[in-house]
Amino acid sequence: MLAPTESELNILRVLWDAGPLTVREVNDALNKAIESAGEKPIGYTTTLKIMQLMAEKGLVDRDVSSRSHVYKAAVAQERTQRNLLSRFVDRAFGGSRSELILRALGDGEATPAELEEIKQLIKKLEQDGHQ
Amino acid sequence: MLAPTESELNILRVLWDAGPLTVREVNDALNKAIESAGEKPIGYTTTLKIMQLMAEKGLVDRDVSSRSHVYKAAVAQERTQRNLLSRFVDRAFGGSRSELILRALGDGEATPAELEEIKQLIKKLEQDGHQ
DNA sequence: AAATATATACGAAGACCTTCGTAGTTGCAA
DNA sequence: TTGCAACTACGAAGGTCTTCGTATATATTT
Repeated sequence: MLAPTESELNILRVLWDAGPLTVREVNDALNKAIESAGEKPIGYTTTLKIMQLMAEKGLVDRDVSSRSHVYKAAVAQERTQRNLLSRFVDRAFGGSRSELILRALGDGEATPAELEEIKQLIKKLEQDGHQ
Repeated sequence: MLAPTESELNILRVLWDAGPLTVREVNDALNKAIESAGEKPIGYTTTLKIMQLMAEKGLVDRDVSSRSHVYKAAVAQERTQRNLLSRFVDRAFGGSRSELILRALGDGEATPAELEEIKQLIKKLEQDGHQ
């Protein structure tokens, strides 16, 4: 499976959140986030080009029946995140998942609720493992 | 702080593991891992070039007193991993650390010992937070 | 119908990264 | 001291990614 690039991922996030959209809508969504941060907006044809490439790569599906083509994500968010995570763990943590988790937790930015959530998940994993 | 690229990270890992080394030693270390996987080894001048660029960027320090320059990591492993992690969470998980952790745990690849380690860390974090 | 707005398609420039050839230098051995 | 081996320095090629200008086609408005 082909890993989405940075810009592709930004577009996928929009499509995952907001369902099938035209290029115009995606571009507006991207720029809404960007302009509120005071940065330079992305040109329309830039977004168009990237989405065309994404269609070629199979990252999005394209409905061409109306003049404004409608795109939707062709890869699942969870599967994509798994893939990216796996690559990243190899890249930055020598393949050690638990090192990454420890580092992520150790940053001290997790809220009590998040910690609780993680504890529950661990409990569940342990129960499954003991069967 | 400048984020190391893929190759730079590979070199940093060697330097973090094995302390100050010459280009030759780093290149050998990289190729030992690579060749056992049956892939094409990295040319010596490739490694040299990248390490020279890393010196310019401040990612490594260079001791030029002997003919074979000796390089050592100028950035700490933990700090670098924190940085990379932070970028990655933004990139792939929209900034949500706990989502990343849940996804990493949910893969079912964590061993019981790792789960235990994480539980201990959470306990410690909760105690610190309650003070 | 003519002018204007909005689409898509495409090519190419510019940035960054990796890779390697080659030139020039220094140490060592025959 | 002459030649070989190993090192640094440097330039440039090739790849990928992002960005945008421009050409062209299709609606929409006046």
